[in-house]
Amino acid sequence: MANPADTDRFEQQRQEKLSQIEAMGLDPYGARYEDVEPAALVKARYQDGDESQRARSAGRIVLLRDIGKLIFITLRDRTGTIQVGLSKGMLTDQWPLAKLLDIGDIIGAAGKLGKTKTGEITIWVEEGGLTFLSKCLFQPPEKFHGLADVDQRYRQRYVDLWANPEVLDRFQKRSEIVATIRRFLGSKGFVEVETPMMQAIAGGAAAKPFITHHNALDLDLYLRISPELFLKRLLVGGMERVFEINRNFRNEGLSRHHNPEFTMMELYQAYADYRVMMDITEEIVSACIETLGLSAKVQFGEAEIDFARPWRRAKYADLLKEYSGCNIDDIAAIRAKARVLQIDDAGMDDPVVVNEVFETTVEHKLIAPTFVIDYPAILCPLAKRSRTDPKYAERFELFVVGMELANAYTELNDPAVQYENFLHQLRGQDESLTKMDTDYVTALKYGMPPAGGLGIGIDRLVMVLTGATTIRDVILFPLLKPVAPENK
RNA sequence: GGGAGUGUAGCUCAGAAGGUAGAGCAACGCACUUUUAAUGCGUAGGUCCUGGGUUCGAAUCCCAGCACUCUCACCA
Repeated sequence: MANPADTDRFEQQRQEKLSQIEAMGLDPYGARYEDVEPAALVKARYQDGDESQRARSAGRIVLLRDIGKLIFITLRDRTGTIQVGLSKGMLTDQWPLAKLLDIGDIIGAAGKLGKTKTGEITIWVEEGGLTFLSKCLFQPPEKFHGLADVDQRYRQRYVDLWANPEVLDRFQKRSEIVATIRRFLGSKGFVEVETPMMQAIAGGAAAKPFITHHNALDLDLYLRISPELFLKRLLVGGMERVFEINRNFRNEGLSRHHNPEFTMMELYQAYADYRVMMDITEEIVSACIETLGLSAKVQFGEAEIDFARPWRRAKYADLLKEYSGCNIDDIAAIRAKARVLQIDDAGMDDPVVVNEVFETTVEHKLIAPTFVIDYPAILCPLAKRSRTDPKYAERFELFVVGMELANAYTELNDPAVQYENFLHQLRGQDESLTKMDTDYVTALKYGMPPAGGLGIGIDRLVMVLTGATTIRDVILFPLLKPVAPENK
């Protein structure tokens, strides 16, 4: 927006056309417009040679070719585009209105459906069939290159969506992915629930929360960092299969893989364990791939991801050995490796150093979907320990293109162990966060069925399945710094 | 917070070495009844991010700032 005066120049030209439309006795912002047929359906049902066909569509003018006494318009709606033809010969009273149309305007078009001699299916508007529905007062972005300014694309997503069709397509796919997950879980008997977004204790994960305040109760509350502890209370209550798809909020940095608010699907299934969760994860992702009509091999940037089942299941310790060369029990070697990797391990507990080395040497190497299983138990205060080797917890994280996509446990349901884990977790933490969810321990004391739990990051799943390399491309309105008033 | 890059017309972008700014699209005008990013001719449109500095002269070189992008760090 370099010069406001110039913006005004273009806007005033369009404002003038708006006035002319008003002068014709028309409302430049339209009204209810019914019996609209999506562009894609119109094109699909067209029969060659049938002269009696008619059509009625509405959408935004994205291209306009004025040949004098003939105007061709490319109209875009949510399903695609269709050509609209306006001819002086067919229109009498409405021809002046046709000549006022600008790229960006929203119109309805009704008339004969036919083909031009170049083979384009076209709605030939008849007198009275042109309906002005909304004026666009701004210059649209360049018609061929679209909107490229990254900042403006996110700030003005409403322009991005119609200037760059692949953006709309990606968000439609996101909707289909979420719908597929709901359908899949519904078919398995899972019940969808909603648990608190505002929590007095931000539990279920270890991330910095956002703080808010309830005035009437004079109560500080946290935006949730995880729904986990509430969903597991529902297991206690007898909801044996529950899930929630909703936002989590974490007050941490932004990156191409992180947005402060992100969408998580969490599910809990009584009498299952983390191995069942691995199967469900594969089934959910495979169902989404099928919905989107993808093959098992999905292109992502330079990489190709092979989702053919079964996916690799590898132990944490084995992967650590494979990629860092360190034996997980050889803490001296791991600390030496950490220093080589420029990790400052001073003051870090052994398991934390191990995990640091794991994260820097292993995670980004996991391109094909890989279940990393059996984490050091100390890192997993909400997971049940392995019966065969209690140093490890029955937990997996799923990695794809180096990105954590899912996290699952065999859920810890022993209240005494849970209490101990909470105590240990709180040690040395920030004063403001040192609150234990004792009610959760109480819930466990009533008896929680053994269960498996799974969380899938929806944004990242959409990234992987739509080839988006930054999370901002799968969130309609990602967090941005507000524009300073003087830069507006 | 560190590093790198970008910032030029409404949009997409050119502007080697310092000489006062260009194209395509969009807009406006004219022509055109079968176009497909329509075409042809013409017109108009700029605080070259901001502020300093060097210079006879800065979009260009230097310094500082701002915004954005990428990247590293932080991040159970």
